[in-house]
Amino acid sequence: MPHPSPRPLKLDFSAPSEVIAEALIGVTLLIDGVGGRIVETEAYDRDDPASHSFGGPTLRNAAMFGPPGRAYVYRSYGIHWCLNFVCREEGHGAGVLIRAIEPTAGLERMRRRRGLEELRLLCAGPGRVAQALGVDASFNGHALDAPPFVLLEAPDGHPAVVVEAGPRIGISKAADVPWRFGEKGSRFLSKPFRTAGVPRR
DNA sequence: CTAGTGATCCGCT
DNA sequence: GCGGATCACTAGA
Repeated sequence: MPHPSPRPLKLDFSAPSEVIAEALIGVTLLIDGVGGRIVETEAYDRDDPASHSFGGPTLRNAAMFGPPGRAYVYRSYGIHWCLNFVCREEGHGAGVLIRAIEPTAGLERMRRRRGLEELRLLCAGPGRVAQALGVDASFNGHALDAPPFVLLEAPDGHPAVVVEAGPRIGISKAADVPWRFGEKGSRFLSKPFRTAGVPRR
């Protein structure tokens, strides 16, 4: 076998969002064949003042309270789309924000969508990820184990991913909770982990 | 590299 | 009205 075949991701999305957020680092996310390795995530939970689900279900956050393993897509600052994976059991209101991806597949489509050549900045930030992968409101509530979504484990023999954790970015409440996770040393992060991040694996 | 700022829309006070 | 789970751009260290 000249080529290791892709391994579908086995991940129980009913786990706590901070567990899922950490486990997703190194996982490949493709939408219609476009995407790459997830290198940065953030966890949000129901009893978390920084979470959209904090105040209970509304029209906007309804997908967060839906079944786990689906997408929650929201509009940020009136301009960008952001992609989350819903966690915990239905009705709980937890999710993981996909903050950055190392581009590996469909580079030209991503460059066209972003109007940008530079690889490092194609998917370095939640708004950039959504734009590069073509995510918009029509993906809200979509199952992650069905087309056009594909989630893949790191291939066999791939070097173990070293994950670090730190405070989440761009929030004012619960800013000290270290629920931002990233691949140590990746140049595709939205921001470096400055306060010596805690090594995870 | 960091810090500051405008853009632009929707949900909530 | 106000303020965001942001980004692109500018200026300065």
